[in-house]
Amino acid sequence: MIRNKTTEYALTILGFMATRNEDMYSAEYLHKQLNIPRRYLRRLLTDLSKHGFLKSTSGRNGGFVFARDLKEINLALVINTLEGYETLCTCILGFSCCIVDKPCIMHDTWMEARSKMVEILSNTTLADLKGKYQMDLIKKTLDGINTV
Amino acid sequence: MIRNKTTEYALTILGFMATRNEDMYSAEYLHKQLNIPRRYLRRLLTDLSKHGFLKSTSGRNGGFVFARDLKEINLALVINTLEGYETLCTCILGFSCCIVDKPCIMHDTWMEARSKMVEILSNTTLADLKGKYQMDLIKKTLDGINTV
DNA sequence: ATATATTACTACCTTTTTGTAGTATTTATT
DNA sequence: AATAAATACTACAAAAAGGTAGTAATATAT
Repeated sequence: MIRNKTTEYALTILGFMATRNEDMYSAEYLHKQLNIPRRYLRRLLTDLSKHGFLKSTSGRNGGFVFARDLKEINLALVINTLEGYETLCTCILGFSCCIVDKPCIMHDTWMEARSKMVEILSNTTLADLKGKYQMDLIKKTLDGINTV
Repeated sequence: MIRNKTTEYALTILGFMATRNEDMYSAEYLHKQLNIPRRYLRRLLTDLSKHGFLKSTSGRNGGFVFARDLKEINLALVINTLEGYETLCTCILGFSCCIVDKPCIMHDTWMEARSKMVEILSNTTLADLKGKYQMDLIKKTLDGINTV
């Protein structure tokens, strides 16, 4: 479950983009904002485009925008796409043979924790993040008004 | 959270040992039972001894036994010991600056899933696994009696 | 004593992941 | 047309993780 830095990067990028309101995000801009290594970030952005999360436009003033509605991208999907389907549903003891029919001793216990996690990740879309972020902004602004 | 195969191996080994009743477990025996690469397994067993989970005896008839009571070893401890303390409590977006005071947009949501997981892992000791395993055995035996 | 079965140590090799470099391509601006 | 600011592609380099090999040390059995 999020074994890779790459997946973390992807969530960072998509989360960031989802919560701002730019028309277009260039790799250079994202690099400066997020501190992800320039070249690696570019490759990852291309990957995210190939996977259908983003849409790229080349040339001057080019960059990346979302290819789909934010509501359609949930966090579990991002993780699954980048790490392969299994990462979110592996046996905690690492037994490849641990399945419902033939569970390992940890199966039920671990399943409970895992399900909770997967549920939350599947139910959180980028649109939700955007909503949350904007609420936070409003709250901060109101606090500012009250205290000043 | 369980980023490494090594951690998986460790849980497999300790879980296996906890649920059987041998006096002593040699690396060779564990290798045959668990299919973990021979040489790597040995190194890991030595590591687990250094970390105070196991106690080793050299020489003929040597091997490994638990160094502490099974009740004192919970799964979160194993994971923390092998992967470093942070693995179980990292920000899902990978922000090192994401803390309670300055949470990322996913902080609360992710915290909820993570806490559930950590709770379960911390509350499950090797002794619990042993108990579960023996219950399973008894159940299977009874089933056998009933069906035969 | 010697042989055997075990762990311990150290160094190395392989694979995967992360990160970099160079060059080509695309497109808006001037 | 030239320039500049972008992405795309391919290959390579570095670091981390996973795995192997050789040899030394230890203790039991014969």
